[in-house]
Amino acid sequence: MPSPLSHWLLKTEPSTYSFCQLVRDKKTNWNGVRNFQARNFIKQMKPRDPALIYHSGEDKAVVGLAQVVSTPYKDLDPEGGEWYQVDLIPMAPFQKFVELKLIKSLHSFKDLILVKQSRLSVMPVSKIHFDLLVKMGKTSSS
DNA sequence: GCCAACGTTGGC
DNA sequence: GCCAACGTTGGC
Repeated sequence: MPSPLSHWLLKTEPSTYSFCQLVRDKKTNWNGVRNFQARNFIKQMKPRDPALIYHSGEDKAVVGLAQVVSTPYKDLDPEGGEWYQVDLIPMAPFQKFVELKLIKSLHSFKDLILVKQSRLSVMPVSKIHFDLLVKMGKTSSS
Protein backbone atom coordinates (compact mmCIF):
# COMPACT_ATOMS: atom_id res chain seq x y z
CA MET A 1 0.00 0.00 0.00
CA PRO A 2 1.60 3.25 -1.11
CA SER A 3 1.80 6.04 1.44
CA PRO A 4 -0.95 8.58 0.79
CA LEU A 5 -0.17 11.76 -1.09
CA SER A 6 0.00 14.68 1.29
CA HIS A 7 1.64 17.70 -0.33
CA TRP A 8 -0.10 19.66 -3.09
CA LEU A 9 0.17 22.48 -5.54
CA LEU A 10 -2.94 24.38 -6.58
CA LYS A 11 -2.95 26.62 -9.58
CA THR A 12 -5.09 29.71 -9.91
CA GLU A 13 -5.41 32.62 -12.27
CA PRO A 14 -4.83 35.61 -9.92
CA SER A 15 -7.38 37.77 -11.73
CA THR A 16 -9.95 35.09 -10.94
CA TYR A 17 -8.91 34.22 -7.38
CA SER A 18 -5.58 35.19 -5.84
CA PHE A 19 -3.66 34.17 -2.74
CA CYS A 20 -4.25 37.74 -1.43
CA GLN A 21 -7.95 37.12 -1.71
CA LEU A 22 -7.57 33.88 0.24
CA VAL A 23 -5.75 35.84 2.96
CA ARG A 24 -8.61 38.36 3.06
CA ASP A 25 -11.25 35.62 3.06
CA LYS A 26 -9.38 33.65 5.78
CA LYS A 27 -10.96 30.51 4.33
CA THR A 28 -12.37 29.48 0.99
CA ASN A 29 -13.83 26.48 -0.76
CA TRP A 30 -11.54 25.55 -3.65
CA ASN A 31 -14.18 24.75 -6.22
CA GLY A 32 -14.71 24.80 -9.96
CA VAL A 33 -12.14 22.16 -10.89
CA ARG A 34 -13.52 20.40 -13.96
CA ASN A 35 -10.74 18.07 -15.02
CA PHE A 36 -10.75 14.39 -14.15
CA GLN A 37 -7.09 14.10 -13.25
CA ALA A 38 -7.29 17.16 -11.00
CA ARG A 39 -10.53 15.90 -9.50
CA ASN A 40 -8.93 12.58 -8.64
CA PHE A 41 -6.17 14.39 -6.75
CA ILE A 42 -8.68 16.54 -4.86
CA LYS A 43 -10.43 13.36 -3.74
CA GLN A 44 -7.17 12.21 -2.13
CA MET A 45 -6.73 15.36 -0.03
CA LYS A 46 -6.97 15.21 3.75
CA PRO A 47 -7.38 17.84 6.46
CA ARG A 48 -3.97 19.31 7.47
CA ASP A 49 -2.35 18.59 4.09
CA PRO A 50 -0.20 21.57 3.08
CA ALA A 51 -0.68 23.14 -0.35
CA LEU A 52 1.35 25.60 -2.38
CA ILE A 53 -0.56 28.23 -4.31
CA TYR A 54 0.66 29.02 -7.83
CA HIS A 55 -0.44 32.02 -9.87
CA SER A 56 -0.65 31.45 -13.61
CA GLY A 57 -0.90 34.30 -16.11
CA GLU A 58 0.64 37.55 -14.86
CA ASP A 59 2.78 36.09 -12.08
CA LYS A 60 3.74 32.57 -13.16
CA ALA A 61 5.09 31.91 -9.68
CA VAL A 62 4.45 30.04 -6.47
CA VAL A 63 3.18 32.79 -4.18
CA GLY A 64 2.10 31.28 -0.91
CA LEU A 65 1.40 28.43 1.43
CA ALA A 66 -2.03 27.19 2.43
CA GLN A 67 -3.58 24.24 4.22
CA VAL A 68 -6.42 21.88 3.44
CA VAL A 69 -8.92 22.00 6.30
CA SER A 70 -11.74 19.74 5.14
CA THR A 71 -12.24 16.38 3.63
CA PRO A 72 -13.24 16.49 -0.05
CA TYR A 73 -16.92 17.16 -0.56
CA LYS A 74 -19.24 17.51 -3.55
CA ASP A 75 -18.97 20.53 -5.82
CA LEU A 76 -22.39 20.54 -7.47
CA ASP A 77 -22.52 21.47 -11.13
CA PRO A 78 -25.77 22.17 -13.01
CA GLU A 79 -24.14 20.53 -16.03
CA GLY A 80 -23.81 17.33 -14.01
CA GLY A 81 -20.84 15.15 -13.19
CA GLU A 82 -19.23 14.14 -9.90
CA TRP A 83 -16.94 16.98 -8.91
CA TYR A 84 -15.22 17.72 -5.62
CA GLN A 85 -13.86 20.64 -3.62
CA VAL A 86 -12.01 21.14 -0.35
CA ASP A 87 -11.82 24.02 2.11
CA LEU A 88 -8.54 25.90 2.31
CA ILE A 89 -7.01 28.42 4.72
CA PRO A 90 -3.95 30.60 4.05
CA MET A 91 -0.82 29.80 6.09
CA ALA A 92 1.87 32.22 4.90
CA PRO A 93 2.55 34.35 1.85
CA PHE A 94 5.89 33.83 0.15
CA GLN A 95 8.19 36.77 0.85
CA LYS A 96 9.88 35.89 -2.39
CA PHE A 97 7.77 34.60 -5.27
CA VAL A 98 9.28 31.45 -6.75
CA GLU A 99 8.99 32.03 -10.48
CA LEU A 100 8.33 29.27 -12.97
CA LYS A 101 11.31 30.52 -14.93
CA LEU A 102 13.57 29.82 -11.97
CA ILE A 103 11.96 26.45 -11.22
CA LYS A 104 12.44 25.38 -14.84
CA SER A 105 16.08 26.40 -14.74
CA LEU A 106 16.86 24.08 -11.83
CA HIS A 107 17.63 20.48 -12.64
CA SER A 108 16.28 19.31 -9.29
CA PHE A 109 12.76 20.24 -10.40
CA LYS A 110 12.81 18.37 -13.68
CA ASP A 111 10.21 15.88 -12.43
CA LEU A 112 7.84 18.46 -10.97
CA ILE A 113 4.41 18.01 -12.57
CA LEU A 114 4.07 21.79 -12.85
CA VAL A 115 6.96 21.73 -15.30
CA LYS A 116 5.96 18.62 -17.21
CA GLN A 117 2.20 19.08 -17.43
CA SER A 118 1.54 22.78 -17.62
CA ARG A 119 -2.23 22.55 -17.94
CA LEU A 120 -2.96 20.52 -14.82
CA SER A 121 -4.39 22.72 -12.05
CA VAL A 122 -4.22 20.38 -9.05
CA MET A 123 -1.18 18.17 -8.50
CA PRO A 124 0.78 16.34 -5.82
CA VAL A 125 4.30 17.55 -4.99
CA SER A 126 6.98 15.41 -3.37
CA LYS A 127 7.95 16.42 0.17
CA ILE A 128 11.46 17.19 -1.04
CA HIS A 129 10.23 19.54 -3.74
CA PHE A 130 7.65 21.03 -1.42
CA ASP A 131 10.14 21.83 1.34
CA LEU A 132 12.56 23.26 -1.19
CA LEU A 133 9.92 25.56 -2.67
CA VAL A 134 8.87 26.75 0.78
CA LYS A 135 12.50 27.46 1.63
CA MET A 136 12.97 29.36 -1.63
CA GLY A 137 9.83 31.37 -0.89
CA LYS A 138 11.19 32.34 2.54
CA THR A 139 7.88 32.15 4.34
CA SER A 140 7.93 33.16 7.98
CA SER A 141 6.66 29.72 8.95
CA SER A 142 9.58 27.86 7.38
C1' DG B 1 -13.51 2.71 -31.42
C1' DC B 2 -11.00 5.96 -34.34
C1' DC B 3 -9.89 10.39 -35.62
C1' DA B 4 -10.61 15.13 -37.32
C1' DA B 5 -12.21 19.39 -35.75
C1' DC B 6 -12.67 22.41 -32.28
C1' DG B 7 -12.18 24.61 -27.61
C1' DT B 8 -9.35 25.83 -23.53
C1' DT B 9 -5.35 26.62 -20.76
C1' DG B 10 -1.31 28.70 -20.08
C1' DG B 11 3.52 29.62 -21.39
C1' DC B 12 6.25 32.24 -24.55
C1' DG C 1 -0.91 37.16 -30.65
C1' DC C 2 0.74 32.64 -31.33
C1' DC C 3 1.17 27.99 -30.44
C1' DA C 4 1.79 23.52 -27.85
C1' DA C 5 -0.53 20.42 -25.09
C1' DC C 6 -4.51 18.53 -23.80
C1' DG C 7 -9.45 17.58 -23.46
C1' DT C 8 -13.99 17.10 -25.69
C1' DT C 9 -17.24 16.32 -29.32
C1' DG C 10 -19.26 14.28 -33.18
C1' DG C 11 -19.19 11.86 -37.65
C1' DC C 12 -18.21 7.60 -39.50
